[in-house]
Amino acid sequence: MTQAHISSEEEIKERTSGWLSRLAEQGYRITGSRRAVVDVLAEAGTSLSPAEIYEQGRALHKQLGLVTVYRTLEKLEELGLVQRVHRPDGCHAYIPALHGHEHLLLCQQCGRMEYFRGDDLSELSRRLEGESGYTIKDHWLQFFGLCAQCQ
Amino acid sequence: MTQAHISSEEEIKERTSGWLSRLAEQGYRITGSRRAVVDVLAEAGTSLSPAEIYEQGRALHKQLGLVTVYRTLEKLEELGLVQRVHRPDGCHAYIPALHGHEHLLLCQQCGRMEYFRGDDLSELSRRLEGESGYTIKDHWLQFFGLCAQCQ
DNA sequence: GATATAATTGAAAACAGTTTTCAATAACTG
DNA sequence: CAGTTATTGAAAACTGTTTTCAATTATATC
Repeated sequence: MTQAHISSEEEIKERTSGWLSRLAEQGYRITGSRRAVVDVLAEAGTSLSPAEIYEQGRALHKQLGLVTVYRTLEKLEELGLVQRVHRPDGCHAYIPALHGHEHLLLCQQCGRMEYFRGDDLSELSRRLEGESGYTIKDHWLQFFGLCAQCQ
Repeated sequence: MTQAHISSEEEIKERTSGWLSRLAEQGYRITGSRRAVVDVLAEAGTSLSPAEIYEQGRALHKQLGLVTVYRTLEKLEELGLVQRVHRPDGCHAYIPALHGHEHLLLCQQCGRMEYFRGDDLSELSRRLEGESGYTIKDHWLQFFGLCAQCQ
């Protein structure tokens, strides 16, 4: 079933604290700077570049440095909590990671994003493996367009 | 119908001369440097970064400069002859442009690429539009894996 | 063919985004 | 609460890309 999806407040809270616990579990310290990066990205409704995260993060923790944004993103990405988004016009933005078999719908104007499920590419994937000789490990399915506000 | 596809020698020749004619048609001059970039990329079996194109292009035209590689790619991209490839690990490589409704299958090891047709995402696209309120303009479907040689 | 002219070139400089270095700071442990 | 050690931000270094500019060269015209 197709299912577009916007995060609720509770889900965001859970995501934020979940990310912080995962960092702590790994032995990383929870600092004001990391908390700021986590807060900004966990509640983002759009994909954000490091510079945008830096800017928004400074509202929460004014001495935040851009370097720390990069370093925190690196750790969150390693833990699979965050991932980079690729778009036709560039691929320097981050979003909370997709879970399981989710895919992306992105607004080309404002960067707003939504997740959805409901495709089934397994048959196509199997056919392709047969014809090409490749072993397929992964796939991307992304839709681009204009969100309701931007139309 | 799914249809994976490797370019034959003739197709490559046609592609090369096609690209050069398109450049000429647009009033661009056909120079040794442009010819080198076109030759390298038109016959590439893998996606290539500007630096790789530069390196291979110098074998054909030894005074080729990296700057000209960028400038030529820009023009080829404007004309829709070439496009950038996005991959999980980065998006700084170029390939001959997909035509119509083609999609990509990329080897994560060596960068080898193949095109295929045969998906039908129009129904999914329509459902998503209804649920999300987006107007969908475009989509990406890409598969990643290991080619026969790299397995 | 030779010539004029305007696009194109490559090298160097400038630029933007990202990463490294390093001394100062602050989070966790006991 | 004090000690240890990860983490921080600023500055410097780096990488990939773009701009500047004088010299070169493809094309149109004779």
